[in-house]
Amino acid sequence: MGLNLKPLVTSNPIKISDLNRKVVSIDAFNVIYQFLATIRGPTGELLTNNQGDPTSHLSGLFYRNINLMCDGIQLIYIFDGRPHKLKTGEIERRRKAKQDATEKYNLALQEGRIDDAKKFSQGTSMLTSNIVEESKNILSLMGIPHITAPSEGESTAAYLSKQEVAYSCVSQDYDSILFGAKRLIRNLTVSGKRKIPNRNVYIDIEPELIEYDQVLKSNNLTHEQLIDLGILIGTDFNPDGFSGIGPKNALKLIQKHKKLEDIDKIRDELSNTPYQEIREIFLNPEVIDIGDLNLQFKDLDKEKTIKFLCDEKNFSYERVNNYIEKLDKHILKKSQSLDKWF
DNA sequence: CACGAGGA
DNA sequence: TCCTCGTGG
Repeated sequence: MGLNLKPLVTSNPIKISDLNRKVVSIDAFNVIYQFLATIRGPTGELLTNNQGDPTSHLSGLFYRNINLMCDGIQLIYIFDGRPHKLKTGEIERRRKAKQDATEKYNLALQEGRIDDAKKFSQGTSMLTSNIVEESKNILSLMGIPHITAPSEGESTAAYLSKQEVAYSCVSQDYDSILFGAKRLIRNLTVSGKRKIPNRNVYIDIEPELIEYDQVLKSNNLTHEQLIDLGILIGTDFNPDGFSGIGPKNALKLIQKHKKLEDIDKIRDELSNTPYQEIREIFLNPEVIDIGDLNLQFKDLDKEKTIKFLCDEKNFSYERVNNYIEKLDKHILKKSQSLDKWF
């Protein structure tokens, strides 16, 4: 899994309304995976159109984006580009986990264990190129800008936040903090509903803000030390981390020894870890050139959105139309309240 | 995950 | 108006 910084960060609860008129850069693969994992039918099957093509990602993106836009939040989606070569181990690990989940899912389905089927289905999602292209398409139709990063999406998202093109990153993972993002928002949903992994139970979770400065200050670390700490716990580029070292332990070690090279008890493991290269990935990642950026927040194209979702993907016309009209009303209200100032 | 109908 | 629950595609 991703880097587990949770025990070391202070999370500040925020309200959706705090983000009014702010730009946030969303880790596209992260949210699309969530939608594919959770937006499923009774036996764990993906929602599809009548051709059998998956539509769960489109449902999630359409409804959530409109909700967030109604709250005045400006969205930019960041897609992953080519993964770094050190990520191949992690990619292989995920592929195996997916295969394993798929086998368990099929078996549960075969044996009629519906709850198990639904549970295992969550881990089977494949982000196909079709799903990626369709996701980019619905974003364009909704007037939401998207960027395909040269490498990791998280690093480009972090860069936008560092350069204050965006107020904050949005992701469930903590990697963007290691990439130097000024802020990270987790649990950015409107309904506040989130599934507990492995259980068919939902609890209320509110959005939370994590601040880079606060993470460094509260743990008394520099950026370089935070990266070393991440490497100890395990990043996408060394997913296993170091044996017997979790977040708390890693923090103690870094606070005491300041850097990886000075921790005696990991010397052997360290010699088998490309830690200098991993440091470089986080400190000097390959990112987009801000000058090349063309971020235009446009109006939703009502006709084309309905054509795509309803005609091509068999969404309910009534629901889609209602939602677009809801967005129209919010935009109208906003421009009226703005008029009062002038 | 999120909608929306229906009951409290 | 809030919450639960079945359904969406």
